[in-house]
Amino acid sequence: MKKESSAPTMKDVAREAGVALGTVSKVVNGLPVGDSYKIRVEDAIQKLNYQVNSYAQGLKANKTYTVAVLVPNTTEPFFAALAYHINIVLMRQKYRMLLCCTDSDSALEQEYVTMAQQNKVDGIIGLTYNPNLVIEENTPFVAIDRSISAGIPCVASDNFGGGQLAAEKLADFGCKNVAFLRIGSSLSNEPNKRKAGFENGCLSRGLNYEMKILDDSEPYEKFEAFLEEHIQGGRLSFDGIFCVTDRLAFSVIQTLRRLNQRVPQDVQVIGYDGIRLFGNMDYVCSTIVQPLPEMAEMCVELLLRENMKVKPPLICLPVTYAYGGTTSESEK
Amino acid sequence: MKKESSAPTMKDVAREAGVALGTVSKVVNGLPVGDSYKIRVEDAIQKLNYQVNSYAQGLKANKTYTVAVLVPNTTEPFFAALAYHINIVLMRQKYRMLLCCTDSDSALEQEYVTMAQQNKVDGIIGLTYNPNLVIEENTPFVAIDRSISAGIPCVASDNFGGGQLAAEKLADFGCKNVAFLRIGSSLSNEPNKRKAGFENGCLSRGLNYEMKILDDSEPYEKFEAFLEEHIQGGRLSFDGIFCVTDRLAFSVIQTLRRLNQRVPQDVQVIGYDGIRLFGNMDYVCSTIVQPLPEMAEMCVELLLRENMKVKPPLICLPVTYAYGGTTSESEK
DNA sequence: GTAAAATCACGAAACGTTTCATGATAAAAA
DNA sequence: TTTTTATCATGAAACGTTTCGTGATTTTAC
Repeated sequence: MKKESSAPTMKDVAREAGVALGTVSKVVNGLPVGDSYKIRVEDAIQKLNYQVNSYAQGLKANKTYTVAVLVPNTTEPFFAALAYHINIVLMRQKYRMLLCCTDSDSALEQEYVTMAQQNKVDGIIGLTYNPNLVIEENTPFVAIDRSISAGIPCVASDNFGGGQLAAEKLADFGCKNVAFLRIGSSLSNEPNKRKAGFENGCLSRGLNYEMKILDDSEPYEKFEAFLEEHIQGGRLSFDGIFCVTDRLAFSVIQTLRRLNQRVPQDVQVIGYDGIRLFGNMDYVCSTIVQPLPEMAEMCVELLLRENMKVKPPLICLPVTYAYGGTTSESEK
Repeated sequence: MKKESSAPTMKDVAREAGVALGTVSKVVNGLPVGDSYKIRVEDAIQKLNYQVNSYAQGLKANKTYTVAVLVPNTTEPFFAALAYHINIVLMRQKYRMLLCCTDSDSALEQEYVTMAQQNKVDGIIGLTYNPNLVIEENTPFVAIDRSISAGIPCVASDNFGGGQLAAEKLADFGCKNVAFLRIGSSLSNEPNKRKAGFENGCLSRGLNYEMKILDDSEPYEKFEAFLEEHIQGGRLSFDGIFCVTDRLAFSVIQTLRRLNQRVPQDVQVIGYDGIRLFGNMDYVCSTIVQPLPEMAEMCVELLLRENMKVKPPLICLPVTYAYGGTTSESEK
């Protein structure tokens, strides 16, 4: 009895073409094979509509053709967009993405890393929060926005340059007194450099600036108080604010409007990330745009190219500024 | 020489425990095994930190433990949220999600379906647009929001009920003259029922209503003209608008404000989907919320439970109304 | 025309599981 | 105690690939 409805295998192709199993394998993998054989095999593949079983391949090669992507969640647009672009790059290379939403849970993050060490995935691309994540020497891991440890390459946008660019843009648009706003724990994350870059930009452009960094144990209330403190006679003492993310910028803009400050007439706001409404409409706010497609490409490249002699510890990719309605574009 | 750094296999466990291969397999799969054996095997598994290789399992069982999820993209928040919830349910059941972004491309959609038939995945959950998608009889497929063909179950929110609820809410909030707005091709999609439900609700509540359905060949411009046409002496002739999606509602609200109509004072707007800003902040607009966690659960259940005697052709899950700032909540 | 060298298809073995026929051991029956 | 039956661990075979030693065939050299 012939096989029922299950997919054709190499053996079926070999029988159909009248060649040996190994010959089919070579044709499938593009290894040199005599022309007459090659044609017969290709015809048989066409006829049977054969596709290789990558799980069997993986079993043999001790590979899974799967890469785990660790993000806190995929409901926040930035993480969703990141995962989206990584998925595209991986699929183009015949890899699968195992999407792991860690909910910023340190234990879960470690669990997924352990899983990778069990060879259930070929590598990990991770945007993680666990400060003591243990990653064994031989585990292929590429970090996003985090310097985890020596030997683990990190891909990030040019956070310092982005901060600087924000300051320059605010200066270009006529601001004199600006503020930097951030909420979040003070890990040694790459995005922290946005602050240093902004500071640098302010100094070189002669802007008065103030830095406000709030602990994330008491989020999204304190910054309102901070803004209120700086209102004298109905006027905010800042005419420009740089927020560490678009998400924060969005909240800040809402708060400013509640405090009767007009954006961008009274105060201009720049965020960071490049989030668009509904994924493809306008930018949520004027923003420093992260080059997500390029970052995704770079992560996968670093992870899968083993012939890379030495993995650079940090790769910064260039950012751009985009108008999103919360700045006055009259460059002087 | 012992094996180097590769993961321990069942054979290693068997050797460590001093039992046969098949015994380990039984323990791993929870089949009956003598107590003394069971303990020894479990200890060995602990000691070696063994995890089964599901790719080898899959090869043997001709299963992949992978489900393909077909969505147009994951940058739009609704699709992102859908994929997020499906991923969670699948991972809980030890399945992997293969995320396929079809870009609404009919050919790509068909390609992924073919792939599933090649046994590269165990089933498909698809939100597809190809009207003549060919799905073979024995391919496990669950559609979302689309009735594809007999034998293919469809999971959807209660679109009719949701439309009705929108009309009732607008009536509750004091509207008299309302409109339904939709842009999109007129496939026999489930979401089309939102219109019928809305109409039904309007009739039962005695609302004057108008339906406007625009072709998506000329999107997002015509509806502006439609709104302008209905402004006489600076006042819009509608005091309530139901939009088929939050995305459209958002555009409509922007346009209304541009036309100097105050939302919700002059005109109230209700959308559909339940999109939140940045995934977890406020709702984008007052909206009919789709029960995504329940829908995801139901999709996976329908797809993977083979002992289900007869698959229901359509499963509607209940929706709820949520306030999002674009309605006047003064229920009379 | 013969011998040596080069070419390349062949097919068995192995990857880590599951399954099942086999046979050893223990329990029940006589 | 001996025979029959029931129990259950054992380990070989198979899943669909890749790899590599073998040997048949062709090419080159003499």
